[in-house]
Amino acid sequence: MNIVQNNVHDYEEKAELLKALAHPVRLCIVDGLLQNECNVTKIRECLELPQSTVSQHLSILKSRGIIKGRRRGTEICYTVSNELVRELMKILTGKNVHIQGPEGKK
Amino acid sequence: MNIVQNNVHDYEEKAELLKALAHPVRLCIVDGLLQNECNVTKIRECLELPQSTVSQHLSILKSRGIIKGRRRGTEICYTVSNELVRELMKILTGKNVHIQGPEGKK
DNA sequence: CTTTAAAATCGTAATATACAAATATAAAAA
DNA sequence: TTTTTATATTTGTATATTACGATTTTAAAG
Repeated sequence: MNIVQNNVHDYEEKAELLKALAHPVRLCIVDGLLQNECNVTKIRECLELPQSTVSQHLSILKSRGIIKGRRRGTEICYTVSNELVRELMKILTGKNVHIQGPEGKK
Repeated sequence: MNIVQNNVHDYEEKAELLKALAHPVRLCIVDGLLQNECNVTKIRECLELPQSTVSQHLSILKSRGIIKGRRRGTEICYTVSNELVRELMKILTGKNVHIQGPEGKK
């Protein structure tokens, strides 16, 4: 009876969130921002990518509500603003985790 | 303090995993399979998509090690085979993972 | 006002992805 | 064997994503 009866439509929003995270540069940025908020120039220097490329990745993350930036003079300082993403990253990167259900599968 | 000093390369594998999940149909399939293993025909009927389309999505999930199928006669029965993905889905869907859950969520 | 620094946006070529029809394969049934 | 059922793979094509230089915007400083 209850198979994959879920409505595909219900997953569109979540798929959008994952899609925004599903790029090595963006994952790296998010993981970095989880440890320290940071402006674009620093990110650019660390990743050794053109400014416009970094800015576009930030724009994608921002448009999905994953990060937000606040202006500080001429810089813009980014931080992770999404609690769900924080949790996902914890699981994904294995940092700070407590996984492993009661019945170990090993 | 330390910035985004992480190596982008380290995130490629994880990005691949997320990319495989980052599609509404595939999310729906994975979430469905977390509750019940299922063959392709059932999935196809539930999603009302052409067989080839479903098969291609399954193929992507399989190639990333997210699901695995075992043959049962002429059918192939799929299940979620990746513990990390189970954890991610728990966070993402807000469900506390339970086998069963009778037609509750209408 | 003009200049400078930081960041965003635009234009576009290269690449990747999604989809469905057609075709292929594998196992069971006849 | 031949046929049938279930699933996989191939193929063509439309659409989306990505990367990056060039340009533009924004805000502070002179």
